[in-house]
Amino acid sequence: MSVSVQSTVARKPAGKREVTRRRVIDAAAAEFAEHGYHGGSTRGIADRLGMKQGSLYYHFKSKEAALEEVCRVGVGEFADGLEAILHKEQNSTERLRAAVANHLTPLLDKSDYVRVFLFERQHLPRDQRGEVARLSRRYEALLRWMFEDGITADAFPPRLDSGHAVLVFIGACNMVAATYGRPAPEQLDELMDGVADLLLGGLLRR
Amino acid sequence: MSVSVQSTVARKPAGKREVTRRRVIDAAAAEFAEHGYHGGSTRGIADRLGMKQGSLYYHFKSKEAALEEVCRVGVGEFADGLEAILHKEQNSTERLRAAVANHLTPLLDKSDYVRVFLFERQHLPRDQRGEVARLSRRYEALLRWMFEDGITADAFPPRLDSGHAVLVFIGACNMVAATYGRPAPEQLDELMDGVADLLLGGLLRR
DNA sequence: TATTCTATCTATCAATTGATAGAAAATCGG
DNA sequence: CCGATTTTCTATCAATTGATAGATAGAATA
Repeated sequence: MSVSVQSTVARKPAGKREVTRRRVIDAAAAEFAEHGYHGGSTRGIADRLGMKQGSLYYHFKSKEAALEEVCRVGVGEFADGLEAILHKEQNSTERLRAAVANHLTPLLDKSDYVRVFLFERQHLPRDQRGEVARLSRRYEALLRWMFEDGITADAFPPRLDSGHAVLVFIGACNMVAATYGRPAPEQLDELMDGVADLLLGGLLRR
Repeated sequence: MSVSVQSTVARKPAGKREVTRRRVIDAAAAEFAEHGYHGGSTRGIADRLGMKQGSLYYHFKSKEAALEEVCRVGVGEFADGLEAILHKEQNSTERLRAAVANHLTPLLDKSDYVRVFLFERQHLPRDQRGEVARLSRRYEALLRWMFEDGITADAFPPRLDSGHAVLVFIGACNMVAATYGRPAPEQLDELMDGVADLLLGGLLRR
């Protein structure tokens, strides 16, 4: 996290507006990740910034708008990364390994955002869920396509149900997110390999 | 749900105290499942019962106590059922199938309880999380034992990491819970088979 | 019937919440 | 240094919240 902030500052010393806004959203992500959306308060967010509660409303227009933005960043990681992988990598096995890595990597420096997206997005009002829902549907569609292509390519069995596969894939990855808050990098590598191996090979001895 | 209430009433016409208390906790489970713990209100619970908000406190001493009880019921299903399975069934494959069924079946008639346990237990204060945490640790320990015994029995590969297996198992099952609120029985059967097949056989063609 | 117990209601409380408006301060361009 | 713009602070608001206390009605008991 410190790295990305540092580089942003260094790259554009005058983007002060955007930098502060990012700090505010970071704090909102941390607050919501710790206490949930309804459990977290705007005063809690302000405290994390050494700011006064009322000042926040210069940066976002409502608590809900802040949640929306945190969720959007949280889900944004997934779809774009996966699309790139599907274009670059052609081997089904390697694709899946890369997809697991793509899903788990944000835990390193965007843990709060991802967790808020996973657990708090349901509290977005219908009419504000649009963009977030669109992004997560696209992610699921890309995953489904990956599995179906794997069947076509004869890497996965013809009777594989891609819907179930998507479910198990996302569930397994998210359980890692829920269990390990902000894993150490080596631990994360081991987790990625372990989960990918398990998904690919299954439990039964071959 | 109407069935279980009916039978309870018929079986014990005089257990009025317990029946009402169950109705109250049911309403709390529904409220928390829909809005989350912090998002739900005691007035919301009372409305579901056609009761006045203040009257609830005759049945539980605080909102937190209600959450604790909902979570305890929600997790209670899992461990006991799994222990019975491990005693009865000896074949590792059948054990796993039964374990998946055991995890998913409560979704049919205890959906609210299970979902509250899954998503809201984190909002229990440390000092009240005791019993709930104990039950879920026991469940995880039983699962781990199941996988390790499968390795010993030569059904699962020796290099299988039981910790990862527990993670993937729970994650996959919970994703079903999160995705399908209260599935139709046939749909649930298909989901149980699909998830179990996938966990056992993995993605790769054999 | 008189009395005790059970369950609910009424009314109210202090605390916290998200949000707004206007003053004040800080920053920046010239 | 000045004026303008950007950012933060102060003070306040109405609404909602969980919780409590005492009144009340009905059921059980004696």
